[in-house]
This record gives sequence, structure tokens and C-alpha cells, in this order.
Amino acid sequence: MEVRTSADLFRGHTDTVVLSILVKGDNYGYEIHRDIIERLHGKYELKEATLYSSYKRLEAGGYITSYWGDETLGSRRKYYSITESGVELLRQNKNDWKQTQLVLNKLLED
Amino acid sequence: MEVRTSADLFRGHTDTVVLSILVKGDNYGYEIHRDIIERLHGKYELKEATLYSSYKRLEAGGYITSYWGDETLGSRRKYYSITESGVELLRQNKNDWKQTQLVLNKLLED
DNA sequence: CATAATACCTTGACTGTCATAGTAGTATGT
DNA sequence: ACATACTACTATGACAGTCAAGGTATTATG
Repeated sequence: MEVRTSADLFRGHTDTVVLSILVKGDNYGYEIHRDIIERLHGKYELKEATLYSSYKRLEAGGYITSYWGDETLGSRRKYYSITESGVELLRQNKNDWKQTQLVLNKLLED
Repeated sequence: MEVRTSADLFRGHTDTVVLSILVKGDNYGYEIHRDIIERLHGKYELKEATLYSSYKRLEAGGYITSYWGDETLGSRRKYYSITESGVELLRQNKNDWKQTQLVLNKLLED
């Protein structure tokens, strides 16, 4: 049996976290990662590769769209934008998360 | 993108749920499953196969042990018993779960 | 001029979950 | 007597999300 990693615990919530960042405004991949890492205060990890597969998944599903920034200097950036159905998915996922907490807490408490 | 199933949300918590049942006393596979399903009130699912792979994993890791019941009638039952390190794992997993809730709630709220 | 940082991306391995299938005994209704 | 449902356990193969490892290219820094 492996040591528990944050992966086990955050699994299935990556998309939700990404959407919750994008609902506040367009952002690009690298920055989103840095943002999350900072807010996790080293308690959990979330790898770059994991996020890129999340972006891909979300875009394929039509929950986000992307466009290249017009940086004249610095590396080019790919910005992501949440769509209407992305907002709806976020709402739903947050709801599911609340339900999950209720149910799991009840299962574990007594 | 697939429809979210309970699997995504409970993933990584199955072992914890199993341990939390066994800490209350020995029990056998089929009954553990029925127990969980009942307490989920149809809101979530947790498949028999998933539990059996959890039993296997936990036993391989030394967190539970098993023995055959001495049923004289009815199907034979394999009982599971939590070990000391199983109790410790449960304590740890519950702690992790609390931490996860704190962190994820903070990430999602604002 | 080497090193670090920014910024993107791909591939393959690993793990937990589940659909599906199977074995075998017991209880129930007709 | 016979079919059906339930109890009880198990194995196999597919699938999806995560990550380790590696890569490309540009810009900033000492």
C-alpha cells in the first residue's frame, strides 16, 4: 500500500479548482499553476502536467476556450476563458463537493 | 468529458470508510457493502468490486486481517478484522480528510 | 555566458473504480 | 418440483486522472 499522496485526495477536483479560478477572469496556464501552488501553502501539491491535462479536458468539453496573448516580449501565453457551460459545471461541481462532504462526514463520524 | 460519478468524489476514501466500519467490530465483505449502501441513501454508489479490491489492498498492507466464519448453514463468510496499524491509518486518513476539506473549501470559496 | 525563470507541451506508467462475469449455497413462491 | 431471488465470495480487463520524466523556446540575471 502506497503512502497517501495529495493526488488521492484532490482527484476529481482539479477541474473544479481550475474553473473556480477562471470564473474570476481569464488566465494562462503557468500562472494558474503558480496561483494554486501558492494558495496550497505547501500542504498539497498539484503538478503542472496534471493541470495541462485538465485544461485539455475542459476545452475538449467546451467548458473553457483558449486564445494566444499578444505579448510583445516574454514567452507567449495561452489564455483560458470560462464558457457558460463552464460556469454551470462549476456550480454543479461545487454542489457535488458539498454533498460529498456531508455524506462522507456522516459515514466517518460514528 | 464524462458525467461526474460518485467514483470521482469518493476516490481514495474507500479504504477509510472500510476501516471506519471495522474499527467498530469485525465484519464480513457482503455485510460491509450492504451497510455502506444503506447509509448512502441512494445518493452515491459504491460497487462490490470496488470494496473487494479495497479489502485486498488493506490486507496486503497489513491494515486488516481475515478469517473464515464457522457458519454451519448459509454461505461461508470471510470476516475482516482491523489491526493496530489499521487503526493508525484510519486516524491518519481522517485527519487528511479534514485537511482536504479545509484546503479545498478555501480554494473554492473566493 | 552560463544559469534560472518563464511558458508551453507530450508520453508512458501507475492506481482506484467498475462493468462484467463467474461459482456455489439457501430461501421463497407457485 | 422448479424457477427465481438472495446471500457471499472472487477474477479480469477497461478506463480515467495524476504524475514522473522529458522536451522546446524565450527572456532575465549575475
